[in-house]
Amino acid sequence: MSDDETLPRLGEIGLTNFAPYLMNRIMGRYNAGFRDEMAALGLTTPKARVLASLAVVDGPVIRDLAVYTVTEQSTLSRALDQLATEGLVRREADPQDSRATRIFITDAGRAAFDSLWPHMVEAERNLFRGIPDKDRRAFVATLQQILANIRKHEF
Amino acid sequence: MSDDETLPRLGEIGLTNFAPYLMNRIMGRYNAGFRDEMAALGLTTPKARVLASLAVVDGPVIRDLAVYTVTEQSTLSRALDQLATEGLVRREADPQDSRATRIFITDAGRAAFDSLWPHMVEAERNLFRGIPDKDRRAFVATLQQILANIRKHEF
DNA sequence: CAGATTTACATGCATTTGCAAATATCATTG
DNA sequence: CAATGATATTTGCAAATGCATGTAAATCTG
Repeated sequence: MSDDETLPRLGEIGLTNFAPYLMNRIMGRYNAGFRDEMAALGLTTPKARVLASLAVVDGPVIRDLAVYTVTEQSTLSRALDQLATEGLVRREADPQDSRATRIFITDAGRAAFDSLWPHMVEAERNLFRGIPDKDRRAFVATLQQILANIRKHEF
Repeated sequence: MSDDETLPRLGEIGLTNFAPYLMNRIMGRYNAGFRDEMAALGLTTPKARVLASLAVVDGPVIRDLAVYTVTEQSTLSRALDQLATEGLVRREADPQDSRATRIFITDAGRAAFDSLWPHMVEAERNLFRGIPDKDRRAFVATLQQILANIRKHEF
């Protein structure tokens, strides 16, 4: 932010060459579609994200789950209330640290995720329709680098 | 979704290879940082997005602006109320269609955007820190293809 | 060209969100 | 080892969000 005179102007770049804009636009639509499909399954976005995350790492501490699910702690806390009430996840006190709570997916929760996952795969395929596999892999590799650049947590 | 037996399982892919997850995670953090900086300038995310969009296309109809800014119509309507009150944008009735309202940025609005833009550029540079220019360009090209795949509007 | 549809935008209202504070537990330090 | 500070989670509350609806103007249709 020192040499302002070399800053490109937005008008020159154009919104459609500004990566964050494109990504917001893409994810805005992706998430909107996702949300509608989830609603049909009785899930909200945060709840669906919890199930998806638990399908990969079961039993995380809530704070970590908040990172995985890209959800505010307070929002997550309430989503977990609902999921627990519905019997899709289970809260369990951490034996090492009694401040912490670990979240486990239940069989019902896993079943719910199984009905949700095909929608996610389908939506992802739609994103990359017509894009060569090679390009897709390069794209994901760059995404991983970007995430590494900005992540503040250790995973 | 016909040949379900070929569906990869999320556990196998891993969340960190699932592009939508990575993009949500990246934009979640990007937007959070952006939001904090904007708050310091007295702007919310939707308001900042309006100013950024108007810096590129001035005088759009509100419905189009909603697409550009990736914002719900009702949310946008209220953001415009605030921006207009603050004198950063101006609503103007469309002469052709008196249902429509066109939005124009004011000098004060342009000044506000000018103080905001360096933050956006800086944040974008942070994303791509250490990533070769060639890769960055390929990445943006793929983003554009993805957007083309999912966009329902004509721009 | 009257009546029925569609489109543009604003707004009422219920829900969701997120910040900040509260609570409880752990860690550190003098 | 008491005291201070950090960490994990929940919750109160005000603000933001989004759906559904309202109003007004344009478009379509028979």
